[in-house]
Amino acid sequence: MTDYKPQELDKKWQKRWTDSRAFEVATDPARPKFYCLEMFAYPSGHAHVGHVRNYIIGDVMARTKRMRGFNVLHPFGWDAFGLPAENAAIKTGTHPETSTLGNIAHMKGQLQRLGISYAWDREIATCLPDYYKFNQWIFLKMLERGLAYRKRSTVNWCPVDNTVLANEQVVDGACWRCGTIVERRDLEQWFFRITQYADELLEGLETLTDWPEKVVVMQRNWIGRSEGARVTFPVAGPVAGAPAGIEIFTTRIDTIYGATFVILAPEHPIVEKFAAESPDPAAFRAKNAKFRALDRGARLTGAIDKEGFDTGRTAINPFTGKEVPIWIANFVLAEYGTGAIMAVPAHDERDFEFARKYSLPIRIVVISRGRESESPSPSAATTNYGRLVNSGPWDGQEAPAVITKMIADAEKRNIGKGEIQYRLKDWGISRQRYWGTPIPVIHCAKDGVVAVPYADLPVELPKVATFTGRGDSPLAQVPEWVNVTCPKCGGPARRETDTMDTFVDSSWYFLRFCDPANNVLPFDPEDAAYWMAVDFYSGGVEHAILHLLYSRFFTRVLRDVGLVKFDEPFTRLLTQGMVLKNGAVMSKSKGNVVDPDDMLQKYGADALRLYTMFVAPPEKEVEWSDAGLEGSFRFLVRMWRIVDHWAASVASHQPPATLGALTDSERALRRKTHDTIRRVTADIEERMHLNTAVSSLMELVNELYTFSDGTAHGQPTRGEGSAPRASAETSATLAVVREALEALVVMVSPFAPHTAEELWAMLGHAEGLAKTGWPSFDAEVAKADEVVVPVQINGKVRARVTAAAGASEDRLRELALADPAVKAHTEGKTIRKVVVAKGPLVSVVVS
RNA sequence: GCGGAAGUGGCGGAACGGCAGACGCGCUAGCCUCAGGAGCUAGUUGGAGCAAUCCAGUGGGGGUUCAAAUCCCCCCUUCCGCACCA
Repeated sequence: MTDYKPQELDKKWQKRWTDSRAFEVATDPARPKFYCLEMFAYPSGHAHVGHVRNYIIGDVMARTKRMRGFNVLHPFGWDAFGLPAENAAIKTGTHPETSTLGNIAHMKGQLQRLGISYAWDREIATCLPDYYKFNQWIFLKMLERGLAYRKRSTVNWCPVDNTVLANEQVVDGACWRCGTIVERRDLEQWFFRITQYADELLEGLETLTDWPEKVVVMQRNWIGRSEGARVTFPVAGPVAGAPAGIEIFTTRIDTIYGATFVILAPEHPIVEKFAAESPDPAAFRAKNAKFRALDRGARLTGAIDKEGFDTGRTAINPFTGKEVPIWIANFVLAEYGTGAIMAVPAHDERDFEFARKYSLPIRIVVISRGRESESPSPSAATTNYGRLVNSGPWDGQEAPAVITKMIADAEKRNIGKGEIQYRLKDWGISRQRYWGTPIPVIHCAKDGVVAVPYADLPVELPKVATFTGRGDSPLAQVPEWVNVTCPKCGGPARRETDTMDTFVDSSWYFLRFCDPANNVLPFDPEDAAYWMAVDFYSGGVEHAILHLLYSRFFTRVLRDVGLVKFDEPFTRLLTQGMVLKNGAVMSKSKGNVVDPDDMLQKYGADALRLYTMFVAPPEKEVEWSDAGLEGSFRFLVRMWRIVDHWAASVASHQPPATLGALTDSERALRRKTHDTIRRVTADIEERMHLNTAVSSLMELVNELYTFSDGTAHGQPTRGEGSAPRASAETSATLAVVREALEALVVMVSPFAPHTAEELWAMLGHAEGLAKTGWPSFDAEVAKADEVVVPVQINGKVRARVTAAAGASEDRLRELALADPAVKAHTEGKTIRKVVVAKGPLVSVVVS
């Protein structure tokens, strides 16, 4: 027998693939395309098996689709800007570019050693000027369209990373990257107006039928659209000498007759005016300051007690005309709605709790269906819609219908209007760091903010030699870079020293892959029209909101710019599960990282690939197991042996044109072969159940062993090698075996490409698998001659009868009732019903 | 609190109203071996039985159905996401 030496096969076939440019592709409108993409990688240094699992999932898809006749784009690249490299530079002095490019080289080697079939010609790295030039290009387009703008605002500041974070990047009040509790700072920042696309991004979610429901829900919640009304409560008496009003936002205008007080966020602008006019301004401010601090600090870490105080002022409820007190409370958010609410304690749990605590009036205005008895002091808020009471002219009407009418009434009386609020905020993209894309604008004393002309792109990062880690922008410390002349007036000016959030880089990289060398445009619209959208996209669920929402936003912006014609970039999304070791996510700090290279040395790339696909469905989390890996290795050896065992005989044998008289076992093997083709194809392409695809292939191998046992060839270990022995077998046998082996080798090749290529050659094929088609399923062959039909009696299987494959229902019923075991169970009882179900299966009801 | 997903042998997991536990790991026995941490064969949900076979069984409780791991209702547990969003 030929020895199975996977490490040698890995090298041999990887070299052939590279030399023959097997996975490079070109735009070809004559052929159907398939764009298969895995989320590109941050070049942290080493990929562990958790990362690698995702690349293998994509590779199985890409390799399968190639053999299924598609022109497959399967590229890879590097999300190469980012803080870790810069932080490392501060510590070690190594320039981020040096460490990043080094890491890329290492990780690329790792992926190549795994035999992932990437079109490496299209490799991109976002830290290279030829890529980030187009971050700047897109930024300028957005600036022109008013989608990029600058404003002073309170932002999330991470004191460890020394930079601003977008709302999406703050998790539980802490930095998503380093876990530090974020601070608030007022800074002049660049924003992308993603809120302009809020409704579109929300509606687009409906079309994402091949995305995990979970991700769609997360995005929907994040966008957080709520329909309601903005209503003005006039303040009783003048404020700072003039009449004033407090605007509140509510989704429940139907409860407005129950609004017995108004609450302001501590940050609300009118608060300071109230303070100034209060009897003791200093005490007022001190109280409020306490809430501001408490609000910020405590809200981040968890539940806080609702606290507040009376401003001493009152407002007029514009519907009841009554005066209501104005309070300030820590649970009202300045950044949502108008920063002020009408409090309806009877019908809002938070307001109820607050009213109870401070003995504020509670007024019931909604009666839920079926609860006609209204108690004067309710024990809890009732938040359901219902029939209005104590609501003047609106009494007896029901929400939600009455809400529309009340909004219309408010509009007519000019005291309010219908409004839609979003939780989604504009995306702050300024970062006070070095290792990112320079924002391509120039600040001129005369002309203000001036865009860098397109012709001057890219604005390259200056070579900074030392990294201090001080909190100001590192770029500001390079005067020869900062000081420029204004493109408009030629006078002295300064460059913008902030860089872009790295999520900008990843928001359009999938488009760049369509045309990665273009130096005029981010990509050619025709190439994008051919390749996009991404047909299959896989990556971690941690990007469910950030990257995936930003990419959907960018795609729409580029659509409006005229570069693409579609809305959604990713047709089908798979969120792959993480690989755990000892119950924990792999990480360097925990010391539980499994390096793929160690596994390759021991078992070769294919065993690792096969194992990670077999262990569980792709979207499930899995626990790493060395034993499991070994099991997959054993399967490869077992497959190797059975192919090797028959190869010489089968390869020299031309299959007859027709497969005439076959023995029962030969027919059974063909059936198994075709049934396996059907199952594996559906498992990979439709269901993405890669684990069961592998199981089916294992079953086919088991079947081949059993079949061999009944032939002159015998089983591999009992036979003595792979010398041709065609004389001992009928040509029908060889043809059937050949069909099975070839189907097996082709279908296993997405999982174990190196082994498969070698076996394919062993079977006598000069052309590699890249040029091979997927086996086709023959329903005729897969059809069984005979079927075993289970017979249920009162729901329990009591017998099995054998029937011809196409037997009629009547025949099946007859056979079932004639069976001795069935008779024994029905004896002395009355047969009430006999059901013949597809399957087939016979179900008998007796009593 | 709200939303989502899930709960099946010793373990990873199969089974998208029709034979529960495919496939693999582990374990047991046999064969083959100088040897076996290799390979091959057989067995492996629990209980009863020499056996054929029978009983129970998919987190718990109800329901729909000839038939439920699967569909519906209630409850429990776990994981994930959001979390005072007015």
